[in-house]
Order: sequence, then structure tokens, then C-alpha cells
Amino acid sequence: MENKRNTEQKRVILNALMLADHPTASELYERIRDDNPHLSRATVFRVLGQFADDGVIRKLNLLGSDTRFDARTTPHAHCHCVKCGRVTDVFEGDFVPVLSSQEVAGYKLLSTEIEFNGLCPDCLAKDN
Amino acid sequence: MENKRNTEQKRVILNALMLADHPTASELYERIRDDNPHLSRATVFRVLGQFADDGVIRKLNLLGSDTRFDARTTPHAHCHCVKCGRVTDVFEGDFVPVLSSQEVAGYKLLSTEIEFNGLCPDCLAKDN
DNA sequence: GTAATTGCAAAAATTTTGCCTCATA
DNA sequence: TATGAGGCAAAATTTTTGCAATTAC
Repeated sequence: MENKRNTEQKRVILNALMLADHPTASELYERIRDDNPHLSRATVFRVLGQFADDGVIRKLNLLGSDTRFDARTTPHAHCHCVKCGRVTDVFEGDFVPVLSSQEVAGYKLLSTEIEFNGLCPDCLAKDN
Repeated sequence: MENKRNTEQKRVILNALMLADHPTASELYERIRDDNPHLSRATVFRVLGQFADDGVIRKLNLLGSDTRFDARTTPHAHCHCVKCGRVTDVFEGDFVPVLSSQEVAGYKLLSTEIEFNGLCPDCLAKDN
């Protein structure tokens, strides 16, 4: 697992992820399939998993939805609309406190996930 | 969905959840089954889902694991060991900042999840 | 040339649903 | 006794895997 190769599939998947908005693996596969009928679903799952392991992309586990992926790797949190499922990036220092500890409760920290669940502006407007 | 009934199954499930440590629905089912062979897996999923919707318990989506449940509803974050999967509660004000905004990026907030991923003290010790 | 990678289909694993029966209020 | 809830098995998802064929290096 040292010798990684650059393949057309990896390029297509990463490119599609950058254009998409926090998609699940299946959602990304559906989008990709239109232009690349031969790229298989298994490859999308496999490649996204590898990318996440390698820190090239970020894996998200938002409440009440399947695993999603994010091409942005700079530290940021997510707002997640419980009604329409929309996800909005929120960057540190903006609304989000900068959590810089290296250790919490004896754990050596590798990453921190902050998820804000609520109603997005659109759904909020519709409710009133 | 107004008239909820109190059943033996709900009591058993809630009780087991309080004794368990952030289990998945299936893990909780396995535990419960020993003493309650007739309580079905579907009931565990259904009841945990209802409890979470009603705010009686909390649903967790930690990175790289299935949905977990937490009987503690007071605000707290989680440390999650990426190696052994162990989950440790961390309460606000302790290591965790108190995030009290009602609104972020135009979203009306309903809940906030903070997840610290890293190596727990035990795995850290084994690594050295 | 060799080993990583893909595609495909099958298998696992997880979660949901239908429907009939049971039991709570 | 009316109807919410549970049991069971089947279905629907989502994700993983085995293996032969392919392709990057």
C-alpha cells in the first residue's frame, strides 16, 4: 500500500467531489455515471475510502445521513439542516471556536468534528 | 404519534442502554437478547429511533462506525478512539467550550455535536 | 514485467417495512 | 376494546469483497 498509482478513475472521482456538495458515495457515483458509464460503484467507495485514509479528502458522519465526503480539508465545521439535509461549511474563527488543544481527556487528538444541527435559512423562512 | 404506551420492551431497552457504553443498535440487541430472547431486533431499532426523536436519548454518528446511542442527554462531547473504538464522554466546560449561540451561518440551531477523534490513553500507551 | 487497481457480480452488513398478533390504557 | 406496539421475516439499503482482467509505473 506504499505504491499508489494515479488513475483516470481517481482523477474523475476527486474532480466530481470538488464540484459536488458533501455527497454520499452513492450520490457521487450517480453523478459520475452519466459521463463515465464504466466507472463502477465499488471503485467510488474504494477510492473515497482511500482518499479519506490518506487525508486527501474528509469523511463526514452527519446525524441521520449516510457517510458523506468533503473535498475541503482545511479545518471547518458543518451546519446541517435537519429538514432538507443541506450542508454548509463554517470556518474556524468565523462562527466556530478554534479548538487547538492537542489532548482532551487523555486522548491524543487527531481531528475534531463540530456539527451544528438545525434549520437552514430557507427552511426557516418556509416555516413562517 | 401522541399516544405513546409504556411497554416492557421500552423499559428493557432504555435500561440496557443506560448500562451500556454508547452501543450501536445491534450491539444493544445482542446484549438484550441473552435475557430477553423474544425481544426482536426490529424493536430495538424502532424504539431507539423513537427515543432519539423524542429527545429521551441521543443519537451519535461517530466517524467510521455505525449509529450509536447515548442515554445521557445533558450537553457533552465525545472522545472517540480511532484504534479501539472506545468512546469517552467529555462535559462542557471541562475540556469542551460552551457553545451557546442560537444561530450559526443563518441556521437556527437545535443541537451541536462535538467529536474528538484520536488515540485513547490505553492505545497511546500500547503504541510506546 | 509486476503489482496496484478496476469492474462486475455476489456477499455482507445494516436498517426499514409489511402485516398479523398481542397487550396497554 | 380500540389501537399503539411488537415479532418475524422479507425487503431495501448501504458497503465490502473475491477474482479475473486491465493498466500505471
